[in-house]
Amino acid sequence: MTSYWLMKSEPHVYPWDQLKIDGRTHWDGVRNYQARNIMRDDMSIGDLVLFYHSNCKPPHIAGVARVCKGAYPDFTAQDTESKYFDPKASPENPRWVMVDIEPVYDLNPVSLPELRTNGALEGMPLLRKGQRLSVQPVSKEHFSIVCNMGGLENNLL
DNA sequence: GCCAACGTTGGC
DNA sequence: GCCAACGTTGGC
Repeated sequence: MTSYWLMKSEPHVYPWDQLKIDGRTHWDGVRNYQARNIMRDDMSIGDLVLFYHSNCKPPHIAGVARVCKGAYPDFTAQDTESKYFDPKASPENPRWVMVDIEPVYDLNPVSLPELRTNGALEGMPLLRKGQRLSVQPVSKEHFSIVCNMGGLENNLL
């Protein structure tokens, strides 16, 4: 059973184009329990992800990715050189996890204002005021609508 | 750069 | 376990 998600990245940190260059990447640096729990408990290989560019003008959905490896310890938490280092993480208790994702489809960028003006997306967590969760669930219906807005045919999903 | 909305920390 | 202080996110 495929589930659908949205993951945020700041384009100056790790843009969609870099994911395409890399072919796949480990989603390190998540330091929020709610987001961690989603990755750890709810994400499965094959799940599809809207790749969202935050902190840019305008914020937008850039593409569709797929989970290609389930949750495993985020090693950057135990790397003292990493900006994601967490002194409370240890081999016995890694504390944080990551998943691997790979790019699947390019989308024509779908901006946040566009998303907001599409009534069919009412209730989408991303559009809630004050939300800042970097890994969020997306309903299959909303996922499909966003893909269509980005120029992707329904039957590709 | 501002600031609202969170999440985390730590004293009590 | 409460909650004030503080730090972060991220749209605007």
